Amino acid sequence: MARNGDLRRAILDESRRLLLEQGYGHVSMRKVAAAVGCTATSIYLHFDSKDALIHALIEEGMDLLYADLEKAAATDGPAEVRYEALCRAFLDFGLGNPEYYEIMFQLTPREMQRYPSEKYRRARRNLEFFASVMAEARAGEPGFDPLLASTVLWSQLHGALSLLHARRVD
Amino acid sequence: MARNGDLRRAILDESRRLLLEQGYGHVSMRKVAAAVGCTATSIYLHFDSKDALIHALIEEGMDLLYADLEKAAATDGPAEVRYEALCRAFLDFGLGNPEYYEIMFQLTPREMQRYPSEKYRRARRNLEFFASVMAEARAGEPGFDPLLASTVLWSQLHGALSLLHARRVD
DNA sequence: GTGTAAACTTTACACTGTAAACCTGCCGAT
DNA sequence: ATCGGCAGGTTTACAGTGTAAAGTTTACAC
Repeated sequence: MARNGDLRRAILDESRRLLLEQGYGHVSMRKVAAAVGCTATSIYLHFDSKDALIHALIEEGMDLLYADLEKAAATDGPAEVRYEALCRAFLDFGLGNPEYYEIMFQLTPREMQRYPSEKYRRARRNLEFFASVMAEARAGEPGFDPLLASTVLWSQLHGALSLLHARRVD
Repeated sequence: MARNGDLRRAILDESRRLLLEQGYGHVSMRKVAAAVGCTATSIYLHFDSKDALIHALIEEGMDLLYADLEKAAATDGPAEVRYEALCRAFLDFGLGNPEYYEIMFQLTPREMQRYPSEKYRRARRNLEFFASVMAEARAGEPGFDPLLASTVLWSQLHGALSLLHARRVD
């Protein structure tokens, strides 16, 4: 079918639409293909596997999250305030985009090949951004390790989001 | 096939074995049936659906966790020590039984019908146990809400486990 | 014009959960 | 003794999944 332009782009857009509207479980090669006007196997010309397709969506999500975090930290004011805004932004992202959040942080390697390490850059950028703002907010504390601290904080925030999503807590 | 005794029990045992050895994604009705010596559809005589089967496994997991927590808290010593042992036991359970942990706390209602609320008793028992030990350890702090505090703690622990399982952190 | 490479389709395989219909042996009532 | 019904099982079938393999079309280079 003549996809005047980028079929790859169209596949990505449709996959994202399906993901956001119906959730990860409803993103199927055949559904995406039907909506985009090609056959399921054509998708394999542009993505190695379904996992690779999802990985691409994950990267989009990471960028989206990064944009949110940047905006939140851009408000001026004392570092503590910006730091709190950052946390709030992360939580808001998770609550507002549960489907994105799920594929970004929740899918285990058992359900999907491990998010390839060379693509971690985009994911780590978010963590490092956290760390940089924390470092500013809590500078001077002796023996303070920003990357460690932000990992701990991240765990905390993620834990809350994860339990909320899984409806294990209210 | 003459299952001299409880086919239901055999199905559960085999499902658990498959879960623990191969992970959630490999628990299929046909595999369970084959290993147990019946047909896939026979399972439906004992469980309403695959979800119901998994729910039963979740309950087993909750009981297992509860036993671990109880044992950890049974060591005598100051409340703070027992409280720490409790956290460690929870983490150990999560790290040692990732597959159990996954179905117990990670499966979202999108992948599986919501864990039915009448079965929450077993899950909540674990949380309440946490709360009771915490209450002891931090009695006297003004305005201290054990259930809230243990929920927060639980989020923290769960966050770390979840990120470890998903290999998003090291 | 011929060769070649890319994009796409057709077909097929081995799975998945589960609904519907059927069979079979047992138990209690007539 | 025979019938009814029922619990526990099987067979068959349907609609869906990811994806491998082979065939087809299109476009561009020499």
